[in-house]
Amino acid sequence: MNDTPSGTTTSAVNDQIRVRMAPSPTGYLHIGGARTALFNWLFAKHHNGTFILRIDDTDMARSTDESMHEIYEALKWLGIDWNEHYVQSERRSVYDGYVQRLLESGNAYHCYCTPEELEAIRTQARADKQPRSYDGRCQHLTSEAVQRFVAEGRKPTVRIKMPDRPIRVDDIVLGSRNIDPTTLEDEVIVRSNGMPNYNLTSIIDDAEMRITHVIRGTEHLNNTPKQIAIANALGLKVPQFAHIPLVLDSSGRKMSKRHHGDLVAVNRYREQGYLPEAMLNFVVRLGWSYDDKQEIFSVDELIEKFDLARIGKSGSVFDIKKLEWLNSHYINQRSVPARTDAVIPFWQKEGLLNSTEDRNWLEGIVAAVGERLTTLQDIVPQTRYFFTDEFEYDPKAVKKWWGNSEEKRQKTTEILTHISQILEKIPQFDIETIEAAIWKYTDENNIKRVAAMQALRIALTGASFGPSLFDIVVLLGKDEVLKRIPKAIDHL
RNA sequence: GCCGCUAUCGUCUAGGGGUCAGGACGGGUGGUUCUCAGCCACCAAACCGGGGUUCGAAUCCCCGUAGCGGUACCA
Repeated sequence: MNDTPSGTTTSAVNDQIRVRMAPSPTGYLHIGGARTALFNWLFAKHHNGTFILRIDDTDMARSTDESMHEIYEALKWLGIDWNEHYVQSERRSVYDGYVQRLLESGNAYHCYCTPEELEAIRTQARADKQPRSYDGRCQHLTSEAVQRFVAEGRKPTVRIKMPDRPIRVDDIVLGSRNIDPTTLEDEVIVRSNGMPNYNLTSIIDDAEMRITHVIRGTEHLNNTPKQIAIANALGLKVPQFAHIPLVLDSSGRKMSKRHHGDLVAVNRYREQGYLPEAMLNFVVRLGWSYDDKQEIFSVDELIEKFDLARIGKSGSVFDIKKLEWLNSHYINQRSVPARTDAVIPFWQKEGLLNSTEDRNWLEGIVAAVGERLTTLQDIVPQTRYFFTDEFEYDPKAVKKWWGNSEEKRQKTTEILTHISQILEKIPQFDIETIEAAIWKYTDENNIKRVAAMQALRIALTGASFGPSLFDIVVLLGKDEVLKRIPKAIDHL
């Protein structure tokens, strides 16, 4: 930790920092991917470097164009932009050249084993408690054997020959260590269909693209010595590595598409009304911290303060409660007009808006709702009654505030009737006038303010909670209010 | 099985040989109020275990234990 390589601090070669985010387009962008992208992007921005988006789509069977575009879209939504862009499947010829060199130098060889044979080897190795399964047997194939395999129609894979000497892995986050090469097996670097594999293309591209720092999840830790071995065999420059701890679920397991479905999809959070700045702020604090004082960081502050040296070593649990807190913080930080803009699509999606609504009225609703939104989507249940009088009267609220006895219901009817009359005759339908009139009524008649207000609230909104009732009354308008009160009384 | 990584409140974390082990989220209590939310105040809540080193260890070392990751012709 103390001899952390340079690059985490400001130095003269800053403008040469080059990092990349290398997703495989096999699904949506997930939380962990977003964080990897963010860390790389922040690191680049902090050092005035270059952030590269590289699509690692060598697994043609699983990669899709659709996924690729979803990833672009999600990154853009987060505000993460890239300076350069590459797609590995378009770079086949580059890799082919390197494979040739590896084959010619004897650092790689063809393997004719079938999947079934490999499976058997694996099972046996495990039973024998061996550290690795494949034993390099195809290195020593006789030419007759090769001819026989070829005649059988077997298509070989290419395997990298692992070195004999320990491989040193330096990691900015985790520190340095030496890996015993006898625990490493001769990895397949080219599939039998001719398509190169991740461990090969990744390290080649890192070198070709002059990547200085590879910032990625610790699930790649075990790949690192393999990639270094390949780079060494090719004489390629090896970037510095920074393996960041995993994002875990509440039971401590790695968050993955496989096990968590769209719970890990960035897009899901977008659809549910989370703000990109909240997502960014949330995700950056999963593994990174600045000090013991600050939780809220603007993007500019993040760029200024981000430092690989302050990334922790242990995994972090994804806590939706904290995301919610950040989200409401950022929602509340937006002005009412901005919040209104953000919330309109959610009203539209619910079919609550028919485009005849007055902008000022909508902003009035948003202002009345105030700081009650955790997500933008919350606007729907919280404001539905403004757009329609077809809502349920919450049974629990009714029982508590309208009364559970004939006598109490009678009293409620009376109060609502009085209020209706007061509102009908009110000289000015504004908050101050209405408030004064209603307080006058309750206080003079010895009626509890809360009782009158809650009775009215349920009559107008169906619920026992919500924004200030006077705001609601004014926003609803006199006609609507005078319509809803009798309707509520009928229901009593 | 094998290889590797990690270990401070429930969660995110600060700290790092001598601190009342700090903050934040969440939780709880009280106050404000027409409700809810908010806001304010307060409360509970942690150094995985065992050995060393040391006057002193949560902090350094060793050993355990546990958890996690990887173990593919995925990335």
